Amino acid sequence: MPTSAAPRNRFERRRAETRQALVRAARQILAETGDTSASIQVIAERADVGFGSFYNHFESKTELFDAAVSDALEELGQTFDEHLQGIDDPAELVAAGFRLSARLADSRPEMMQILRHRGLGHVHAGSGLAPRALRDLEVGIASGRFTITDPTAAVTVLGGSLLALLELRFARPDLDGDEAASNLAELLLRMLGLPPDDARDVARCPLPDLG
Amino acid sequence: MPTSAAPRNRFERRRAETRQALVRAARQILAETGDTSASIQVIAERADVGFGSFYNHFESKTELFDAAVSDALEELGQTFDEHLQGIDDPAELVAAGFRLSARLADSRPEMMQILRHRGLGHVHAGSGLAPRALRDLEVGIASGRFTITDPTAAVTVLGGSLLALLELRFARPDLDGDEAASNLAELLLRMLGLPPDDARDVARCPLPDLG
DNA sequence: ATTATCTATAGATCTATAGATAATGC
DNA sequence: ATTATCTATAGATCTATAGATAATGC
Repeated sequence: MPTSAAPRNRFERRRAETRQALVRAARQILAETGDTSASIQVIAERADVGFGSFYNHFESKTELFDAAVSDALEELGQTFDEHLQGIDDPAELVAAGFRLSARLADSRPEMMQILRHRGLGHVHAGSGLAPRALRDLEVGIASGRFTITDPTAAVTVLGGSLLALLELRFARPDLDGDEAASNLAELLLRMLGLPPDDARDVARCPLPDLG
Repeated sequence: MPTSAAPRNRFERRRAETRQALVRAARQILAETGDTSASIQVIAERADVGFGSFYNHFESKTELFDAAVSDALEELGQTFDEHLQGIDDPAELVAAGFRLSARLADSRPEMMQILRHRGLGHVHAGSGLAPRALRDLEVGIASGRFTITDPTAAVTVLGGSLLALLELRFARPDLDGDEAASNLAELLLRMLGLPPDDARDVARCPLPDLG
């Protein structure tokens, strides 16, 4: 659903806050355990909300957790937009996206753990990062920067690789995340058709401040 | 755990059968829904086994589902060995692995759905397909067929891409799986350093019979 | 005699709802 | 007056175990 209209009065605001508290609690649980077996009671307690309130907003746990995933992916998309605006070269965009993701795994682990656990089902989705990636790929193909012919296959590789990078980050936090992201980006840029030297440079060029 | 010794007598055989029935039921449930919320009672019924028997073999549902995942991945590894033996060129091995996986998604969906749902956690594991892929990559690097320097990054891309391919297969079964796998393999071989023409050919060469 | 399986069940936990309470709009 | 929140609870479901039954080994 598109961002609903801002709540007009205190009533609607209060209602929205309760809902948001439930979504936030669901996001935390999703990020921590990756599974959705927590009871509604536990979720409501975590949200500091009356147990029965749950049913004022959601019909089932599945509905809540789906909303929580959408919420996190929406936020991720906005974060990408904020940090990558102004980058025109699609090759730089791809590389910066991977490097940014690795850093977000540290700075915003809750958001990225949700992507890790639930992202696979959105690799080919019509919302979130997939359409962005597809657009960037098509721009790169049109300009000749990328020499591939099948953008769907490329989106599959990029999406799957992003998830696997997150898995590596979280499963082995001792490794250098920046370096892993750059190494990965270099490989992917070569795949997209950049000459090896270009791929190496673009994957390691200075990034705009990523907070 | 390594494959335990074959059961000696009827007692042990019977015990192993009960355990296997539970694992089989868990695999089915895992493949169907991807989640592990089914009750022990439902699992036991599905396995056609007395409810209390569960506790003769597993202490918790988690333990059972982990065993089910291991069981499926073990079987997948054996399937790979069977079908890819005799292929020496590491580039061919990579391509054949992806194409085989796409076909297995049709012919053995239960096994592959489990990989889809639970594979991410095994992309960098010390068992299953990851060590195989790493070995093939290192052979290819040593022989000069692959020009990459960081096999870990390559394993990340290959593993993630395989999962994303499965996701595509199961979410959009209308698409041509063989073609998708070949397109993906072609991209990945280019990434690994094969000249574009080679990559195209290797990704589409005849496969040994895949049953 | 030993061991696994099965049935029955106690106790805990969970879901969903009903009814009381509190907050706000008009 | 209206609407969301909260508390309390009925009924369902689930887990874990105890004790009876059945199958096998020696």
